Order: sequence, then C-alpha cells, then structure tokens
Amino acid sequence: MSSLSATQVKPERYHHGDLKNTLLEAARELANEIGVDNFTLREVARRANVSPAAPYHHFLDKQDLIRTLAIEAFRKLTDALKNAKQKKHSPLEQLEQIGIAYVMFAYEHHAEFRFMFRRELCAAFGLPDPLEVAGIDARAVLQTTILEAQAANQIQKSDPQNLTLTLWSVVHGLSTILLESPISKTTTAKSAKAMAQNVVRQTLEGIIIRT
Amino acid sequence: MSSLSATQVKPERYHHGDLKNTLLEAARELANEIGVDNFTLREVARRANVSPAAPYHHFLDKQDLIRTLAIEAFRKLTDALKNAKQKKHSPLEQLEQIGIAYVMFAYEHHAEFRFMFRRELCAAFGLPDPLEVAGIDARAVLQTTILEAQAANQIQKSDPQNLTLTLWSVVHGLSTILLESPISKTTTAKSAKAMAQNVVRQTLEGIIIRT
DNA sequence: ACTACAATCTAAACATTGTCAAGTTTGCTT
DNA sequence: AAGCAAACTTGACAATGTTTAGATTGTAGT
Repeated sequence: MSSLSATQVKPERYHHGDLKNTLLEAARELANEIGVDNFTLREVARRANVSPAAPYHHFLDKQDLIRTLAIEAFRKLTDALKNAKQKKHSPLEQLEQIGIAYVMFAYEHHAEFRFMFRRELCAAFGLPDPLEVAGIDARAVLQTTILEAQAANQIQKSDPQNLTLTLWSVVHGLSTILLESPISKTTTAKSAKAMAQNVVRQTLEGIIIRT
Repeated sequence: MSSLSATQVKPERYHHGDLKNTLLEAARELANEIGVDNFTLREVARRANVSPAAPYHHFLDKQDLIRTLAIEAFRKLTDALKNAKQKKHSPLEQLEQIGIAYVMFAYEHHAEFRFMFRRELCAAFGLPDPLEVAGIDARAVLQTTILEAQAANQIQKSDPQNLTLTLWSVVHGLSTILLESPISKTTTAKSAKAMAQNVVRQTLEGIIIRT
C-alpha cells in the first residue's frame, strides 16, 4: 500500500519527488472526466496537491503539458498496434487486427486520443517535432504491414502511400465518429469492435487479391 | 456600398438591428483566424463592436453560440453534398462526388468543421437535438445514394448501414487528418482533392459490382 | 401622440483561468 | 559546512465567461 498509491505518498513534503509524472497522470484522469475543452492546468495542479505555479517547473505551459500527453499517447498507440500485429502471421490478417486495435485504442482512451490530433500542438514547420515523429511511428506500423502484404501478394500493388492513407483514414474516421458524434451515446466496447471489424474488412475488400 | 458591408452599417446605434448574425459571422472569421482553441466570446463581441455581455441576449452562452455555428455548418455541408450529387447521374459516380465534396468542405471550412464534431455540444440524451438532426441530415445524403446504387445494381447489397459507415469513416477520417495532422502543412486544395479521390475510389473498389 | 412593456444593449462586478516574478525550501556538490 | 541549482509557494496580473442592475430603444395599445 505504500508505493502503489501515487497521489498520496509522502503528502507533506515540499519537494514532491516525481511531480512531473504525477501531473501527467492527474491530467489524464481529469481529461477523461471532464473532457478536453474545459481542461484546466490549475485543476491538474490541485489534484496533485501543488500550487498553480508548480507545473511550470516541469512544463513550459499548458500546451506543453498536453503535447507531452499526446506524445506518450502516440507511443502507447504504437505499442498497441504492434501488439495487435503480432497476434497473426498473415500480413493481411495483421492489417485487420491493426485497424481494429486503432479504433479500440481511441475508444478506450477518449481524452488522450482527442489530444493527439490538434494542429495547434504541432511545432513550427521544419523543426523535428517529437509529436510529429511519434505520429509517424504509429503510422509506420500500418505502412510496413501494407508493404509486407504486397510482398506476400495478398493485396494489390498500387501506391502503398495511398493504401496506407486509405486504411488510416477509415480507422481514424471511425474512431473520431465514435468519440464525437451522437453515435457515441449508444456505443459499447463490443459494438465498437464490431463496427471496426466491419469497416476494416469492407475497406480491405477493395485491395485484396483473391486467390 | 451601403448594404454590402455588414459590419459598418449604422455603427453608432444602441440597438444593433441584426446582432445575432453579425456575431455568428464574426465568430466564423475569428475561428478561422486563431483556431478553435483560444476562441473567445469577448473577442467575438469586440469585433461586432458590442459589449462582452451583449451576446447573452442572443445566445445562452459560449457553447450555444458554437452549437449554432455547428448547426449552420452542417446545413452548409448538406447542401454541398447535395450539389455534388447533382453533378452526376449514376449513383456510383455520385458517391464519389459526395465523398470528394465532404473532404473539400472540411478543407475549405477548417474552423467550422472542427466545431461540428464535439461531443460536448450534443444535448442531453433523449431530447431532439438540432445539432444531431443536422448531422443526420448530412449523413442521409450519403445513405440514400448508397441505397440508390444498390437498387441500380452498382454496388453489392450488404447492409447499407455498414456501407454508409465505411464511406463516411473514410472521408471523415481523411478530413480530420488533413486538418489536424502535420500533413496539413504540405497540403494544398489540389492535393487534398486528389487524396480524396484516391481514397474514395479505393474504398468503392471493395463494394463495386464489376460488370 | 402618449404610455407602458419587452427587447436590446451597457457598465460594473465576480470567480476562475493561464502565467509570471519574487521569495522559500530542499537536495546535491564540493 | 557552504553554496548553488532545482523544486516549490505566494502573490500578483491581465483576460475570460458569466451575472446583475440599469440605460436605451422599438412597439403595442389606447
């Protein structure tokens, strides 16, 4: 019970010890509770039992905190996609698994997912933006699997960039629809998964090479 | 010159005359300029040359203003989709046009598009939400065209709901990717249209009945 | 035309937010 | 042990969303 509860360890110390991670965790919770819009830095600080100015020793500003959250989320997404991929051997089946995993990640991490795609977060053009890199990494899982499926003669060999964009668009589109549209009110994890499977299979239909 | 400049007609009157629309127009401009995140009601009021409290006589609060904007945008989208549909006779070709129009609408109306999909805006469950209705109307254009394409034997007759969801997901996904991901930095109207066409055609490939 | 009422606006205020400047406390280095 | 840098707090500032009370205007009804 001592090291497990991250928020209550050594409550009365001036130096928190691991405030940065505590803030990130509190931010995730808050975002999931009250949504992305009225997400406030002060409330995050409040939940971490620190003053409103404390976060500024670990993050440049509110945006920077959110950006950090988004980067971490992209890494988690990348892992989730890789895990999904490993469940199958055939690249074609892997594509399906990856697609489903993408949608489920969005479903299970509403708030974080909504933080991941915000143009304002992207750094200035030209510079190597960690957030951008994290996004590219996630996308790469899909991209390479598509190339593998082409090499295995399972899908047609049209421009892999276009194929990636198409598949990414479907799963990303379904994800945001599930999160933002009124549909969300009648959606369960099970139905989300079913929709994902349907939509992904439907899309793959167009590029499969039938044997 | 008298009735054209909406912002400068009769500038010194206590009663504005058409403040509601002026506020909506100013809000659209502001959203397109500074983005959706730091969109402030006070700045909208400032641009309409009224006090910060004036908008409260025409809208319940900031959210209500944005909701109104979103509803109007959905109507514009519906019109755009209907127009696109009219350009072709074959339902299959109409589907392609509709898809492209969806993406281009998003591209040409960044800010409004981003306002259209926010779970917070949806009214409480059960009540007839104008925003929800507007969204359903837009979707209906796609849905009916799919039914027509099925009736014309141009696409397979699997569950039309699923087909609609798939197509909607692709175009919506591509739209948000174009707006929110770093890709946006290198995207022009022309390339957006090309991507839309590719992605839509790719998706239609999977459901077309080849003759 | 005059009166009353309702709609439309302003002014002033409040709590809350993001953020900064200045001090305090603490841990680490030498 | 001294001193320095990092990690916090306090207090303040301007800006925001929103409310209240009051001023101004259009409009019915007589």
